[in-house]
Amino acid sequence: MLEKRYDFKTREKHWQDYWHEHNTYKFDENAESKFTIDTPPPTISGVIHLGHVFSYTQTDVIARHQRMLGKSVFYPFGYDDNGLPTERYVIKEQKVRLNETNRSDFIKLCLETTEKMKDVYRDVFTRAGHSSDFDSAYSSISPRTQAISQRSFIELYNAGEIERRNSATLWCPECRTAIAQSEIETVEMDSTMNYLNFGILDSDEKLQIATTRPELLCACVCVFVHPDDEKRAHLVGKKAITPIYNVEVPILANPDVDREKGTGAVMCCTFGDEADAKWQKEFNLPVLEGIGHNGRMTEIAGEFAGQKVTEARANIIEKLKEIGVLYDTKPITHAVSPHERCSTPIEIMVKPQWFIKLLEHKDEIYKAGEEVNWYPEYTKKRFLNWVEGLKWDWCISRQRFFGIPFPVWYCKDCGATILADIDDLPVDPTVTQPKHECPHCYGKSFIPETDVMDTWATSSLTPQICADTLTHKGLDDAHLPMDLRPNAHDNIRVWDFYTIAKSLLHYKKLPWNNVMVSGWGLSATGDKLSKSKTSKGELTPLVAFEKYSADVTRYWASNATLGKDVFIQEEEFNNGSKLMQKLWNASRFVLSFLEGYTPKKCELLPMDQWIIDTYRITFKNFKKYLEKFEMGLALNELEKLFWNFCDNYIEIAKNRLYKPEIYGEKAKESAQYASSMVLLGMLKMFSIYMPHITEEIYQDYYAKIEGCDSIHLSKYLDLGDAPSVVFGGYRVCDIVGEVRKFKSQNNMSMKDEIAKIVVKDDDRNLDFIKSCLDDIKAVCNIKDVEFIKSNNFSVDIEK
RNA sequence: GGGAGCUUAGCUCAGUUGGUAGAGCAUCUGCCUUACAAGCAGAGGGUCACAGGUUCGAGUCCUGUAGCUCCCACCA
Repeated sequence: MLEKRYDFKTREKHWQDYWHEHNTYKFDENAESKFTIDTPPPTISGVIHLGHVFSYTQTDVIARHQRMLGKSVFYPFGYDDNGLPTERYVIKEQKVRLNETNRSDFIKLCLETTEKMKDVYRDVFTRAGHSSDFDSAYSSISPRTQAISQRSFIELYNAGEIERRNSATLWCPECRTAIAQSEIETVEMDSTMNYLNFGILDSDEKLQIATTRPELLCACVCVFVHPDDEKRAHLVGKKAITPIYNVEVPILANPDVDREKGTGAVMCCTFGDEADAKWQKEFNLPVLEGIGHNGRMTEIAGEFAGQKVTEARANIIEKLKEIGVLYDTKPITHAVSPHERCSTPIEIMVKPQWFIKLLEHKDEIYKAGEEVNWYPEYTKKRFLNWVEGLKWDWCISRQRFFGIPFPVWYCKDCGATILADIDDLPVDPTVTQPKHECPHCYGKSFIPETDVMDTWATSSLTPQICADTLTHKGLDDAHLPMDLRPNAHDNIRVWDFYTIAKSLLHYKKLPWNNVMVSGWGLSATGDKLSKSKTSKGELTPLVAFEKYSADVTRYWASNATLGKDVFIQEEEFNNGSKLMQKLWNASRFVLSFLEGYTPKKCELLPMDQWIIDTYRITFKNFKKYLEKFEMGLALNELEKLFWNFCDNYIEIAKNRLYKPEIYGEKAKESAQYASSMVLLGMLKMFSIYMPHITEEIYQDYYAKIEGCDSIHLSKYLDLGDAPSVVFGGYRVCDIVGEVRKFKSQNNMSMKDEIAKIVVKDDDRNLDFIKSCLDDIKAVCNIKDVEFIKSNNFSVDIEK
């Protein structure tokens, strides 16, 4: 017998422990039917907020759904504790100054910090009732992961897909490292367009140049004009003289120049932007480093040396004004590209970096993106759009400490690149030396590569890292393609993109067949939830679990439309609380009539057949939506059935359940069968959203009946096809509705008696209605019912 | 400038192949009815952003316009 009230505060914990002890969610590799999920390892360097719970719950619902379909679900878990996000977190939290610590101490501190964070994350997801395998969770910095990642590097290097180049790279002056295209954002910023006069060698003419980056004058290597620019044609081949620095630079013709922009003449600096980098290569221009790796002006900036870029810009504008070179300046807004981690505008720098060749594989990646099933479908275009706009190869080297090292040394004598042996992985080249002498010059001294790899170089291997927890084969294509990659929309162009790229480079296979894209949980004001701090009044996961329960939190999370952001509004949680309470009460009521009863098929009364028919339809729609990962729409379908079950069916059936002496034992049995089966079926469907309360109810009665340890090890209830009496049943509900309306409008109590109703309808419906006469009379407390044949349905009521 | 999404009741949002507009919250009315008064039964409330088009019929398909959001490009 279920208690009067369901105490989620103790029962949720109870069932979480129960599932853990019973290995309820254990994956069986030898199962006939499997479903594999490439779970996103959360970046654990920061606060875990409801946004995490939002999207991870959606994945858990899918995992549970697949289990209820009878599949064994591979639902691994991992922690992304590797790389720059962790470094930044540790520096901030532990107040570390990088120049006051050494590499190994710092790495140790990073490891210690992330170890604590793992427990926090695991606790929240466990308490959210997630069914992933936390016990064999991987870490993206663990030796095992390092070995897989390094092996990927070596294999792609040997395949000619990776090379080290000394070329222009996106550079973050704040983090002092190279970064990749996917790590930059675009932000509108206020700036000024500055119009300067350049001198012309051996001439009094002036050449007008517009620039937003006057601080780069010191790195100006040439001036371009358009080849068809008649006004300036005579200048091509001459020398321009830069203001302040008085350096002679060539004036060249370049068809890339847009004559409508600025003054129509461009100064090319190395490097102000990507166009400069392109032109430097095309015209084989010298490279002048005006900005250092630390984001400060270099010696060639003369009096501005040592200043930060923004300072130098302001100062040089003043100076240009002073000397009369700046003849105009206009405020503008333009897009700049800041680094997503620190919001510092990126620069372009030249330094040897490691690149994975992506540009030459653009077509393959595009095709793969087309082959993957994206849910919702429009997210495919977002992926393809990103691939189309790809402009840089993937720079995977980072000038940082806490990351996976490159398994690489350079021969001191001949400079040859020496790779570690695969059997020795993982290696840290700063700690160990190559086993053999240099194969080229037989040198015995080596310089280690001190850069570490981009975190995405590792995260893009999650299908392999996950599979390895089962196969222990390391980098391998076992389980490829997996069934599902779930992630939020911000990761389409990052994690999804890199994973597809790597999978193609290694195996020419898709990493997974389906991608499910969730939205974000946003604060009530519509802001992105911060990972660095919890803002005032923000509902945190633990508070939500305490106040509303995990099941209600899950209900909120899964009641969303795929791919769409939602605001975190506590009112939405109230709806979940009400549903949970209703589910409890309805179950308590139904189960109270099932003591000593074992469900067995029997001849069903029409309204009992009706509720089973509506169940069948709902179940079908429910599965159809979940096939497309639309768990929110599936939930809506289920809720409609549930409320119909409560408002109409139970009200009708209760009389027969209470009073077999009036309506007969058979009428009771029929109601027992239908109510027990439909409730069971609904509990199973609800179980993927609200695993705790459904387990509690299931264990009270159904576990014994089905001989099953947990509702989560059972399968959905299939009550067959061919619904027959759906319409008639709803017509009976209409009649009941009319009577309720009548009582309501006449200020009557629902139990008050009605003397007589007259039902008009066609023959077919009247036949069905007549067959439910006892139910109708009982639920409405009507003494007499009269039937009149008519083409139009109506109900007349007499007090 | 390119791509995508959104615009439906006061609020938050559903509306699968085109067929008389839906839910929750809020508002109003009634009801202690043997699961549930943080409940139940009802009611009111929408020219489905706008303008065209296809169709017997369009919230749903097509074209265009406007506003909001996201991604990308634009840094001369």
